[in-house]
Amino acid sequence: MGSVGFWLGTRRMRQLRKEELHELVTERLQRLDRRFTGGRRAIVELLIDAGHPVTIRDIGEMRPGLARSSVYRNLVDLEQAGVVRRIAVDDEFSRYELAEDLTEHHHHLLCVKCGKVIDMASPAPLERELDQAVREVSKAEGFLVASHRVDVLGVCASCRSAGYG
Amino acid sequence: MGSVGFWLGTRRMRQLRKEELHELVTERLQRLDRRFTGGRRAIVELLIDAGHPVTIRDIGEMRPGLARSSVYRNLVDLEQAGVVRRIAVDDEFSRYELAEDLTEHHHHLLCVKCGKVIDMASPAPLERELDQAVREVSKAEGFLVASHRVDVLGVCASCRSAGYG
DNA sequence: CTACTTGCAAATGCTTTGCAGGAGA
DNA sequence: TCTCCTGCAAAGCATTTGCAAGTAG
Repeated sequence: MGSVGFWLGTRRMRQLRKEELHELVTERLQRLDRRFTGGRRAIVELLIDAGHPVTIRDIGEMRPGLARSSVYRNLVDLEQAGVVRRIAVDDEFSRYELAEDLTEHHHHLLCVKCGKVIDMASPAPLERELDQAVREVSKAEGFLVASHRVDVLGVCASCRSAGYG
Repeated sequence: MGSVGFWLGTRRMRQLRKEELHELVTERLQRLDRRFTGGRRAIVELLIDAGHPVTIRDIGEMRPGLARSSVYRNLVDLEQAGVVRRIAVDDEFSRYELAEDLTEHHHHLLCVKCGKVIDMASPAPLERELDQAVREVSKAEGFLVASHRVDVLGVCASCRSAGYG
């Protein structure tokens, strides 16, 4: 709801009803001879509900029924199927979120104190600049560009009020 | 050397002679009651010479004399002293580079096939957009912005000629 | 029925730590 | 000489894998 082009916090789901999403996920998994089982469904639902990147630990706590090893294996499969995306935050554990084409292109605010990750939309002017810059690079370097990401590092509101920064 | 604002590959050192750099590093370590020992010197020199982010493995191979554990410990100290910076690349190991205030503000091209990281300067218009966007965010969220980073994901020239995408 | 899945436990591999001897100032 | 540093080996810990039983289609 940023006034000038940004919106923050829980990301809105692209106009996909849950049934459509499930159909889509099922299809993507089937391409790899994988099934949309209960465990995988639980993970996808959790990611939808969370609306922001979550850690394996988060998943374990919110879905105690699932074995850790299955969560790991499922995330690998879901990532290969293009359903989820793994993101790296410095010195933290891996975090996962739904793939961008199931939600919307966005970037992240990273709290360097507590590790929280907040979603953030990207203003069109910024994206235009990025695309142009990226185009130049691909030409100059022979680098085939697939995507980009922007992370803003800082201290989140709750850590600030807790005495930091 | 990019023709339109980007330059690629080995980053140029800010106008700091090696002596100055050593002085600076020594001073920053001293603030933490740490010494600029041979092992730490070796790591810093290696990072200067590399001119791009390196992994712990790289360091181990290029400086076989240093014990792994010392490399880890030294990198922690050097990072705390603000001499090096740790960067996260998806599913890869940690990589380290010299802190930006010892070099120049820049971003990264990440090869998703081989994990290579290529330094890339950022055009002024892009930085302006980023700064503006970032300013909005900080206001809207109560998020205290410290810095930002941009990663471009894709396939590097050598992986492309090796048969990928 | 035939593959894919799961849970459990063991293994893997990067990273961290304890400790005793070595080195910087 | 008082700390900090280093190497070695052992410990930690997130992640991966082997295997036998469960389950989707």
